[in-house]
Amino acid sequence: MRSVKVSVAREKLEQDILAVAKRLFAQRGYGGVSLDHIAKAVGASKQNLLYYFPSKEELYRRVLHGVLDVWLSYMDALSQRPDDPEQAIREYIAGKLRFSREHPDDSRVYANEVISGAPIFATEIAERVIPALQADVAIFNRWAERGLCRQVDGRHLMVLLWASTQVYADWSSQISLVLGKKELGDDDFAAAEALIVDMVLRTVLLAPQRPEAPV
Amino acid sequence: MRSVKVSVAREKLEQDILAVAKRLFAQRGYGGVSLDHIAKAVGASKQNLLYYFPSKEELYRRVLHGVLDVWLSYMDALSQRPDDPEQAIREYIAGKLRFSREHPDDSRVYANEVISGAPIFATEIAERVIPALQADVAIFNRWAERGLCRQVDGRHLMVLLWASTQVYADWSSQISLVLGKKELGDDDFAAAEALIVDMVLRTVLLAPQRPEAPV
DNA sequence: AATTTGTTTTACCAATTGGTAAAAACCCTA
DNA sequence: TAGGGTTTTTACCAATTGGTAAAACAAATT
Repeated sequence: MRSVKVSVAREKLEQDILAVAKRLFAQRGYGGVSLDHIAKAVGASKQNLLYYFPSKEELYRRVLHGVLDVWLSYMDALSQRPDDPEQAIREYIAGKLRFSREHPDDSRVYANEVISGAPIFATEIAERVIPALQADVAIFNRWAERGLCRQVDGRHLMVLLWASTQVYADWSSQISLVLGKKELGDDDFAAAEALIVDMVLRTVLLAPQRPEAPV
Repeated sequence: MRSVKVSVAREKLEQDILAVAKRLFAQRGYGGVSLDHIAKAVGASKQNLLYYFPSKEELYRRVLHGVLDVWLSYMDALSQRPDDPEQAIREYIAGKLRFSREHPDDSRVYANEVISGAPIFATEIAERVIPALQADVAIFNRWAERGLCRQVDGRHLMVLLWASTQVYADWSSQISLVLGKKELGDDDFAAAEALIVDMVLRTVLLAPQRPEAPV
């Protein structure tokens, strides 16, 4: 009872800090945010913040860690349908686009880190992302072996899948401009999903496909 | 003669500063770089730097401006071949990948700015990028009207083309990890190009295409 | 009520930030 | 070689940076 109640309050503030820090890091990058910014946005003092997190870098690391958890949780669609490439791909793309829609800041924090050459998170990426990804590539290869899909370079295909789905989070400001809207809506994500799914299935599935489905 | 020689020296240092600043902004974002960093990297004093550029933001703006020039210069491939969608698309993708290969820092600076919501460059993007892009979309529409290609959502297709080509600059650190290499080589860019071209042509061109070309 | 534990605040700190003002050095032409 | 413009250096500045130490406060246990 004791430690529970205390840690609930502590947990609350800790989570608040992490959430606010994530938002700010997403917007302005690691170097563009000061502890004071975060503290003020969260309604606490900088020193209080340093009570919960020993340093700025450690706070950033914690944010990144959470981001990676979310990111990976949207990446397991392929393995869920080991016998149905088409459905697996559909769900994978839908899931990744949902990630962009529901967690744009997570996507941006991750993108910022990667663009910077992953100075802080290279190890964790190598240990957690790369294996997950290689598992996905292996699934493609198995499908190809079993004659369920065409032989494709799974690695570059995965890169394309990331790129074309996460762009709807990371580049949303510019895509909005292109589409002439204030911000992206359900219809835009639906249109993106339709196009990406169509393209990938055309490329990956064996020949005789719905011959002239509208894009 | 007089003012020429002077301005040559001036031009030289000015260009050096811009080049170094671009590299650093690409790596660590606007907020992650100080004037002192840039000055030291360029071998001058901060005050000297401020003699050439009145403020940090102005320097950044100049860097961005140059980046946008380069970016746009790789974007006109579609209009060069108004009657041949296939060739136009091939050249567009090849050009954008060449941009990623030859100007990764430009790509990263641009990506950083867009991810941040383009706080400084929104106007310039709206005035220069969006029109260029809409011109490309219009080209797709015209092709479709003339029966030269299928009806596609040109806007989302362009987004996909940016995303899948620029990712090879912005995300090169992670893609290298995926491919198990120190850095990306010609073969990787060739493989990427083959996949993207194949996917897009399958989607965009009218039905009877090389039925089972290897990816 | 006293004490222990956990949390927040106050008071600092040295280093770095973007930027200014003016002096000094440099370079070309008269 | 003197003078005038251009470039660089020196000397500052107030504000902000990430971080420490300790005091004050609050909460729970004894």
